[in-house]
Parts: sequence; C-alpha cells; structure tokens
Amino acid sequence: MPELPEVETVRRGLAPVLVGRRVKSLDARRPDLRFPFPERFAQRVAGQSIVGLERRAKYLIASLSSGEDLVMHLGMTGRFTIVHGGIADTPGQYAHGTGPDPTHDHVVLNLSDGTKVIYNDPRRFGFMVMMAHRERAQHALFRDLGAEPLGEELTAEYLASKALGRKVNLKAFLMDQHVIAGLGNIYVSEALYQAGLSPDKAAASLANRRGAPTERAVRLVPAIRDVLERAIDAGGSTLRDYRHADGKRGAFQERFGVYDRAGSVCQTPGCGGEIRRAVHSGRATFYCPRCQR
DNA sequence: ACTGTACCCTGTAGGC
DNA sequence: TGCCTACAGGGTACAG
Repeated sequence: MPELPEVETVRRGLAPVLVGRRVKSLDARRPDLRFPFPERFAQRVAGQSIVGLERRAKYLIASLSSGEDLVMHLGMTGRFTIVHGGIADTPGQYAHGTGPDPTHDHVVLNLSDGTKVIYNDPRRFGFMVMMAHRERAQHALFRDLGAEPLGEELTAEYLASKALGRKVNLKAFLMDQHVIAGLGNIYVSEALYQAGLSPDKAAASLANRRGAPTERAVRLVPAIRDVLERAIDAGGSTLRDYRHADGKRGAFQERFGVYDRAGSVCQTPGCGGEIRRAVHSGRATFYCPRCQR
C-alpha cells in the first residue's frame, strides 16, 4: 500500500489532530504487529504531548515530549482513522468509508481532547517502535536509508554514484530503500515510464565508467520527483485498503500511466504500444516496451 | 558485497 | 454456492 505519497498524505491528515495535543492513554489490543510492540508501550506514550509529526522514507515519526520518538510503518494494509468525540465506538463517529473493525483495530491513541486515532492493519506487516529522538539517525532503521526523493540530496550524480557497477535491473535498484527512500512498487513503475527507461536495463546504465551520470540518470531524477509530487497532490493512490486519515480515497490511481494497466494502450502521444506486465524480484512491474528503452 | 528467493499475514478475485 | 489458487502499496532473513 503506502508509498511515499500515501504516507505523506496520512501525515498531513494526522498532524493537525496530533501535534500539540496530549495523549491520555494508548490501547494496544494485541502484543505485536510485525514485531512485538515496545516494552511498556502504553506507559511510555500515555501522558506525553506530541511535539511533531514527520515523515522519513515510508515511516511516520511522532516526537513525544519525553524525548522519545514513536516510529510507525504502515506495511501493506496499515491505516489510521481519526474518530471525533464521545466514548462509544459507534459507526456514526467515524469518517466516511471507515468504521469500527474490532478484529483489525490494533492500536488506539486516546487524546486528552476526546479524539481517538485508531491504527488498523489486517495483514499486520506494519510496526511501531520507539527510540530516543537524539539516537534516531543512528538507529538501524534509519542509518542506511537512501536519499529523500523530494529533497536536495537526490541528483543525477547521487544516482550514478549508487548505480556504478550494480548489476541489478533498474526496477529492483529503485525499489531499494538504501538508494531512494520512499519509492515502492507503484511509483517505481510510474517513474520509469515517465522517464522512458526500461525496468530491465542494468542500474549501471545510469553511470559511465568514471561514475558520472549518463543522460538516463539525468532524465530519471525529474521523472521521480514529478510522479511523486503529482501523486501527493492527488492524495495518493487507493487500490484497495489505503485511505486518508479522514477516510477519503486517493485519486492518483486514475492518473496511472502503466500501473495495473496491462493490456491497455500506451497513452504517450504517437506511441500506441501495449502496456505489459512483468515480474521483477517477485513483484509486478508495468511498462510500455515501445517507449521504455 | 551483491543478488535472488522464500516468507511473514489476511482478504479478495477469479477459475472451475 | 464452494473450493482452490494467485495476488496485493512492504521489508527481512537467508542461501548462493
């Protein structure tokens, strides 16, 4: 589910509800998600104020007044829902398109103003961990992350330096969070399509022998940025599970050039090729064999 | 060091 | 209708 545009959309929806507010209590309704919850999880969050809500890669990070960060990952099917007012869990208090789901509502944040923020995750590939704010950058989850694609660090030179000598194909290379942090299966397919690059070509084709960027790398950087910015503007992509924190669906799935469009005609003017589906590293890739080389 | 595959878990869609 | 298989926005633990 959630790649960078979806996580960023969730962050923007949650920030006005969470930042500057105090957590009255936290209910963890099971001992774990993908990993066990932190030791003394509820006690470490209860009573704290939330002083910031950031995104890095596909992580949401709530900074607490205690000096600890609550780091959350949505996995494939994680979602947050804001429930306003009252004590009872009645459907009417939920945003449109959402409702109580006792079997998959795993964590509830009860804020001191009466608002609840509920984390729901059927497949439980998501996780929540805590760490000291000052040590976050050195933590195993963050230490080796690649460039933020919308930040200044992502340049053709950066990509070329990471790609030099790499034999993996471009699809797997761009999926690697140590290279670019935040791209996933949808937006790698879309960025390669927009840049006109074949997912099968070796990553090394982004660099020349001296490690300087090729014209392919120069084309790829703005394509990645543009796809992500347009997707954020559309509120992300809703295929199945993903929802904004207020329950709304994303709209970018209506703008896909290739993702989930196998068999349809390429929309690039003058192309007329047929979109194909292939598999790279066990994940579906969609591309136009005529305009991606 | 790098690369590919299996696996974690649940729900749903499609074929028979 | 029911049963079975394949597949799904993610990341990690291995084996080679």
